[in-house]
Amino acid sequence: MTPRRPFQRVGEEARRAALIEATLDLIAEGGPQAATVRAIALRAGVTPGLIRHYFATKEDLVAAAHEVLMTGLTEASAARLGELPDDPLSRLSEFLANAVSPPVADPRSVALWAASMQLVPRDEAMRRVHEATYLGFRDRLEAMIAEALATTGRRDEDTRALAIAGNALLDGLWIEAGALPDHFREGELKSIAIKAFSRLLSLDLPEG
Amino acid sequence: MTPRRPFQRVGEEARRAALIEATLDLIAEGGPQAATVRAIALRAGVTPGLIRHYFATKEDLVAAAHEVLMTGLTEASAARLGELPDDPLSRLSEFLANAVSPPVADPRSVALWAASMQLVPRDEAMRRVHEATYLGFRDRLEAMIAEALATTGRRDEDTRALAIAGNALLDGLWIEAGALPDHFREGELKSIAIKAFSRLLSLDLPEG
DNA sequence: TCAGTAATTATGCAAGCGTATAATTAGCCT
DNA sequence: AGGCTAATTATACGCTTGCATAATTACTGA
Repeated sequence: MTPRRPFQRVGEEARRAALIEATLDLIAEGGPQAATVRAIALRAGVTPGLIRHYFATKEDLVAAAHEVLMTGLTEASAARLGELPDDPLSRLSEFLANAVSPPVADPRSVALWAASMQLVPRDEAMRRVHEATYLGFRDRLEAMIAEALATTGRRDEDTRALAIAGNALLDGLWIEAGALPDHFREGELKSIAIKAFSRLLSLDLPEG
Repeated sequence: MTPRRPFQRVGEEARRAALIEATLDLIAEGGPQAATVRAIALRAGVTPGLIRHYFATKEDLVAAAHEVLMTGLTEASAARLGELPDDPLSRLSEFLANAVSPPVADPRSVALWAASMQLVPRDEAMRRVHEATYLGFRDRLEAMIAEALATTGRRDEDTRALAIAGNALLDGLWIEAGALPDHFREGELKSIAIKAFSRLLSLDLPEG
């Protein structure tokens, strides 16, 4: 008679969070196929059966994890908005630097993003989250671009097109930073992003 | 005694190609988890055991499929290179338009790419293919950029940085074209790409 | 034409998967 | 203090997976 494993009762909220965190960790490290119920339970310090108690199905757990991830990412890039300088040019410049540097741009985030991208075409809920976060980020960028242009009195530019292009530029740099981190010198992507935006907007953005 | 399934011997080359094509189809439709050996064999019109005859492991098959996909993508954007005008500006312009339009930019390709991106950080063979194709594309772009700049005698620019930024821009547009195809008007991305490059390079690229 | 051989099918296995369900126990309420 | 209940563990089932191996058969070439 081996004794039954002792356990602690933790609040529902904390348990769900722990399970979600374990799920994200595993997906980031080993891809979706690494996030088995047994592995998740092990990582979260519980037994597999408990997952069923909080999530009707594993799919539910993964969906919940995806939502936490995405809102976390957008909040992370919004969080520092308050700390940015008031001057629109410096503000934009630091925003760009942020977007292509850790912790925003790191292999874990990119891996998680790639994993979720796969689900976007096939899962309606996922697509809505993707759409919302993509547009949210782009709109914020567009606003900053408009302010930056306004410093030199240019108010008639096609800021939508500039935001789409700028957003794409950041996305591409962000992905490569995560996928091939060793291909770029320290700070190289930061500098490239700022220089590219300077030319894209015909502005002289300051480099940190 | 049910009779054994009749079969035809097909050349090794054709079989491998069929298996790879089936693999890509399945991944594109249902993600990597849909590409089981049994499903692949079924789609390719053979029995599962045959896969082992051509690929030591399923991982090998997936890696081979990834390589076919990526070289196919770069070749698709290079294919029309021969038909492109000689004038470096028009040439670059049409190259850009190609990269963000079908068949290069379409949901299937983007879905496949996203699936493979997941494996890149964890699989040495995948990373090598990704690296090679990424650098191959970027180098081609860098060469075209250099030629375009040379038309106005500008030979001292940092073409490496411009190619990295330009490549990122194209990647980002390509991804969004595939992920959210309904968010952009017909030809909008094409126009955005050309305008953005014009400003990035301080050149006047012609729009088709 | 027919024997040899490599390509292909058929069968089976061990491991891991998600999930269902029953047994236990920690912590709260009175 | 001591029962109630929900949180947690334990066990087991049915499926699917990748892979190994044996049996067959279509083609080749002498």
